[in-house]
Amino acid sequence: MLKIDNIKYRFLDALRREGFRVTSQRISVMNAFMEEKGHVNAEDLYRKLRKKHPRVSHTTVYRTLKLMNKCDLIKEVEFGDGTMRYELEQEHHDHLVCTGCGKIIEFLSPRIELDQDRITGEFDFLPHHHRLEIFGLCKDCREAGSGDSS
Amino acid sequence: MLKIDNIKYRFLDALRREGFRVTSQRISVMNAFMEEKGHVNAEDLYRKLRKKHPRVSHTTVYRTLKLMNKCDLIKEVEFGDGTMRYELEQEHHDHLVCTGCGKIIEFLSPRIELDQDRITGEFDFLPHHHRLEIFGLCKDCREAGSGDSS
DNA sequence: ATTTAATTGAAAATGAATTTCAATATATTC
DNA sequence: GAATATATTGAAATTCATTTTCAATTAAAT
Repeated sequence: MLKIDNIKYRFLDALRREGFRVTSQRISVMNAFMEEKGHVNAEDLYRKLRKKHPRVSHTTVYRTLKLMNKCDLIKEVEFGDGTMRYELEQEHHDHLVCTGCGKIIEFLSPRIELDQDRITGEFDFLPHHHRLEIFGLCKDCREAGSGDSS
Repeated sequence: MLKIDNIKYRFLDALRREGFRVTSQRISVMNAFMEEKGHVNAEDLYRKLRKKHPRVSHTTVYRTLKLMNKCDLIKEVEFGDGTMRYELEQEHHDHLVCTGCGKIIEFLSPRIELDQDRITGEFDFLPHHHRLEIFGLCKDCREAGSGDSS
């Protein structure tokens, strides 16, 4: 709960600091987002949110996620399914994406991070950020025999 | 030229083998694609193609790129600009993406590839494919003083 | 309480990509 | 080489995620 309250505080604070208004819709979207495991997209979040708060519109969910992103609370990620997903802005990590069940596993490899520095140096390239996604089948999906039917 | 002719041969061959028809439009799209450096999207390719071959439609460019992809001649990649880009199917590599000028540099790090195997093993995850993109500024853009104006 | 300016929701607009369908063109058969 | 069957095409319509528009609403400053 401490973490959630911290996020909530940071959001309210950022809103006020930047001259944005604190509205019930923004609070609702933020709360709904915090109840998710992460990697949600706007449409899914809207569908869940509307059950409890039917007065928050589609548009506002999109707008609030963008705003939370601008406030550096959440980060945009996309795994090639054509939707923008959002996850908590936290320490950097990469993803294993299960193409069977959609499960996302976060990982971090210091060795890979270091080697990226070596490579960008080699090309005289100044890195800003990166993304690494490994697509495949998680243990559960393999055991369930769910192959990728391409 | 050998490489291009080889691709052309492989495409025609794949078409016939699968019962698809060899049409002038498909040839035009393929030739136009081969004239690009790679990492083109359908819309850009269509715009360039229509100058020489105004009879090839928008729709057909999209369809032919999908078809070439199905024939394992080209690969779909996307760098987060909302469009699907295509590159020659060749040995696996990752990308440096310059956010200044859009330049794409291909690289391969055996060390990173190996470490990915270690990681997927750790999570009991069966990898199918992966993508690694490092975004930043290339040498030219840094020298031109083109910062990222976010 | 009044004012003013940001925010909202509904609907329209956008942009990339796909689908529909009648017209056309390619292979195949005779 | 013509006739036939059917794959392909182009134009327009459709989809889907997302953004924009704009009048009505509401938060915050006065």
